[in-house]
Amino acid sequence: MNERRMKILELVNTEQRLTVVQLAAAMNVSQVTIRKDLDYLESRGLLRREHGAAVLDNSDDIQGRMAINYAGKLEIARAAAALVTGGETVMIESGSCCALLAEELAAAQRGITVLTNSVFIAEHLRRFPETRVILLGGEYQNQSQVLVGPLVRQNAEAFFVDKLFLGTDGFAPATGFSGKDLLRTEAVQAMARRAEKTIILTESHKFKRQGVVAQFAVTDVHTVVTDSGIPPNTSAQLRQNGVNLHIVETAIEPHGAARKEEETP
Amino acid sequence: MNERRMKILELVNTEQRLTVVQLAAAMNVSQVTIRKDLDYLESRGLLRREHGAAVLDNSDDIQGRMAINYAGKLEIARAAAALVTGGETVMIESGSCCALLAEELAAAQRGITVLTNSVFIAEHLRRFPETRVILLGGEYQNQSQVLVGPLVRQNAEAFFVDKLFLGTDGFAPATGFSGKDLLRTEAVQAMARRAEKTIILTESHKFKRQGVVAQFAVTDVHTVVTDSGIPPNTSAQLRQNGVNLHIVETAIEPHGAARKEEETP
DNA sequence: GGATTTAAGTTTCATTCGAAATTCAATACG
DNA sequence: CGTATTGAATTTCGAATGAAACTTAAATCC
Repeated sequence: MNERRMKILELVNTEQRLTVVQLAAAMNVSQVTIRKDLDYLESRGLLRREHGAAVLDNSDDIQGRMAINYAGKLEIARAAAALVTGGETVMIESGSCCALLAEELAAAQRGITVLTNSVFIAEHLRRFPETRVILLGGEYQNQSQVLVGPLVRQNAEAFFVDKLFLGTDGFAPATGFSGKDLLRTEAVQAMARRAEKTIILTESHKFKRQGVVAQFAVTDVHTVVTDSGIPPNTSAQLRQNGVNLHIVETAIEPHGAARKEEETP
Repeated sequence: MNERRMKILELVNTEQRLTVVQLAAAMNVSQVTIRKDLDYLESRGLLRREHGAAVLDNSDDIQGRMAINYAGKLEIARAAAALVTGGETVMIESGSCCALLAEELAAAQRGITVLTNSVFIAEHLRRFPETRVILLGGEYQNQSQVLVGPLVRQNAEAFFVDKLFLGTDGFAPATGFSGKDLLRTEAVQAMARRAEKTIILTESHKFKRQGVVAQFAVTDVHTVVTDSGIPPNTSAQLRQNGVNLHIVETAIEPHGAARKEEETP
């Protein structure tokens, strides 16, 4: 994934739809080159193609979310991947940053085993046969492609790992991290009980949101990986509570105004 | 899915690759019509498109297998679907007939709940939000998209249902039904212990094969749904052992000679 | 230092493509 | 009974496409 392709992705995400001619002009390359870029991006599920144009994959699931601020998410995922040693077994919950983390780990071929309740991640890692995946069973949540319910907890109890990676939907100084969906939140809490360290991967704008379900108190979290948009008082609070904070510098910080609201599915 | 589309599918499966021009000539319709048919079939994952042509999806997974003798499999799946009552909870294991059965049940919107260890089926049913899916967790088998191992057994024990639907890889009069893969076979046996009736869906040519793992004795099987190609002595044997035999008449029986070997993934 | 390979991008062209307007037949409606 | 209405298929046409041959630049090798 090169520079230009990232830029195309960002452009398509702001404009919803761009023709091959428009993109070729904007990037100063031939239409053939743009077409090849679009073919690649489509094969990765990051956008859809129409005859003569690229269209934002506007679906409400992880696949669609992954395309939004892809570059930023990738930075976060890479920073998190550096925390994992070869041969390790990790738990990963759903969320677009987490999906990219899983992909990074699998692509690096370091003999990782992934425990997850995300069907999306399991399918996403299918093209990396070297990486073992164990799916924690449960009731299938159609839209988020995540498994929830008592089975997840029961399955998680068969394991104990060092690290759980997860996303979040919001944060408030008083209450800590929060989620949007009760069942998903319960599932990830059950997973956290079977992991030594709870590691949150999230874009910084989530620190300005709040979900409706209490997820984790600050003191329950071992590490947070986010981008430089995190409010200074929040980062101070996290550090004071002993949270390891990894802040990645994102090249282009997305300017949330005109863009579609983004939330972890 | 109309007549012509079925026929196109069969043709592409025997020829590997056919151009839009060839298909239009063969079907006596315009190229535009063929293109629309191909768009539809591609959207269902039953073939791939190239510029100006349709190509057999030659992958070794369920998606690829489903295209082979689609019409025959659909007949079997529909006959099996008739055995299920509204609101029922059923177990379904993997296999291409079973995937079609799951789809039939979900499309009929009868408030079915599906328990399965097949990630493919779970994803396949995603577009039917009305159908509940519970995935039995376990280790993810990359190619077959099935979950196996001790977790599957443990998860299955949380349930008890009336019917388990599954495929098979072979049959021999002396030993009964057989599978190709030990782990998958163990998983389906564990599921069978939690179901009142074991129902096998299989194309008849499997009765002329044999797998390497003992799967089920004839007396363990409650019902078999297959097509009219089943050898007469086999059907007699099954009936003598109290197996309910449903035989569907397939319009065109595939002539296995020049075709790619087909096996349940 | 020069030759060779590799990768990324471009130009060109015959072919295929999607969109829209049109035909035709079956079904529904008042 | 006549008239909408719908759905499937067709015709037409300018635009988009993939394939192949070509250019350029960087990396590799002897």
